[in-house]
Amino acid sequence: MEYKIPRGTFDILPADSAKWQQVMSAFRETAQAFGYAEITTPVFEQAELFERSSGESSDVVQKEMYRFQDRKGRWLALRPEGTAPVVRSYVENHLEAQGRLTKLYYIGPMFRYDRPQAGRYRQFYQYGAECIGSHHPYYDAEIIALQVAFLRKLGLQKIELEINSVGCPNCSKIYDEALENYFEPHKEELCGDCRTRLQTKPRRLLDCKVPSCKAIAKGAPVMTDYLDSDCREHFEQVKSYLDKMDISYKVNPRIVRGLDYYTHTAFEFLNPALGAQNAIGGGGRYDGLIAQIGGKDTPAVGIAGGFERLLLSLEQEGITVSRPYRPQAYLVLLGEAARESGIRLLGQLRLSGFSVQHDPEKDSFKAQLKAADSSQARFALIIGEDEVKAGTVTIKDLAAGTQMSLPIGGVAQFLALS
RNA sequence: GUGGGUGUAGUUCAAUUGGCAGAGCACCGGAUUGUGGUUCCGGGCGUUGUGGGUUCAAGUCCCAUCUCCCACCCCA
Repeated sequence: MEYKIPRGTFDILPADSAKWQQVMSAFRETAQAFGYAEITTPVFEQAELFERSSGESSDVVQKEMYRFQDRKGRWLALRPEGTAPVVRSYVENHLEAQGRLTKLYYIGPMFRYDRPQAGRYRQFYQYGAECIGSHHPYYDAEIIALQVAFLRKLGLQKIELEINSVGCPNCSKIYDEALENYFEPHKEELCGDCRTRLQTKPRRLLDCKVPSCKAIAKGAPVMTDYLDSDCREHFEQVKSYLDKMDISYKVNPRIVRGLDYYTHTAFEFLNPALGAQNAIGGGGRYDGLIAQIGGKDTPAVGIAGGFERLLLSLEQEGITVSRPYRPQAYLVLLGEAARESGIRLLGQLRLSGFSVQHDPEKDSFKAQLKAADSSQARFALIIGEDEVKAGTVTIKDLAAGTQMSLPIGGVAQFLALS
């Protein structure tokens, strides 16, 4: 084979397309029900947009971003995530002028140079929703509720929600200092990764899987103990709204988001049955991002999720989301005279929106009926010499085996009514 | 980026100590020329992922490389 698909990418083949479209439209419907409008941004942006917003030191920027120069030497990057582009567009197009609150959703491919694994690809498809313009804790809960509604619409049962608050930059700073003070004396016992983390992002030490680090991290200070009264109150309000919405959750003070821009609420949707790549979706509040990108200081909260893992979960729970495609009719033509009126009829029916199949390379009656059968069509439309003379079409119900004759002009109406 | 596994027909899988690359399913055609599904018959030279090496002989052994899978890592 001469050409191969690039590593970590995949084709969505015809057999799977219906499934993907079904899940995507389920998300669109849910987002629209919550008052979100669709936005589509380019798959590449100025590299700096991501470097600034996600954080220079984040793994996404450091080792996973597809970064390249175009022919004029501009540094561009395939988007590794969806929030920064949406915010860029929000600022650039002055969407704030549309009203106090802007609710946007998106669907599209994202790119990360990662080692491929089940549920992890280099081009993967994400959906997301961003609620820009309010600090109110209701919206933190609403964005979570949007994801919950989407999962329920698909019929997924086994997905768990964990939430946390990482506070405002102020609490965050004090907490990071507390962590550093706690880990510093244990420095020699930590793994190499964690020693560098201690300098750059002490919070990442909390979810290190190395047993010795784990043991030390066990006694580490807990984020939620370091929230100031405003941050604590905001978190309490979010939880209370979730309770009002009948959404169950677990508070997990160790949730750490990979991107730098998160403040206050952070959350993750997990499917424990999925293996290593078990995060179905995640998000949180990012009150500082819009100002950082050059807009007015505007609070916002958002969520993103991955379709691949969603589809894996659906499969695992035995949920089928799409019906296979079936044409309404298969056109069987016998002889040259039939071909003329038959091809004309085929065109008319398709123009009217009926799905009709035909294969001019099969000429025996038997072969054509066989093809009609395996096409799963409901009816065979048969035109032979007799029908041409009479100006009729013989319509055979392939499941029942019954057939009837109709004038050629009445076929469209027949299909419309059946 | 690290470690482990894997790769044979469209697909799911066989192939003895190195000894002629096979089967089910799918697909195509046919069984007196205008009636399908069932049945029967016929149809397979495929760079055994790729490139080297060992050997009289390699799907099988060795080296390299790629893919996918699993874990680390990272995340959605």
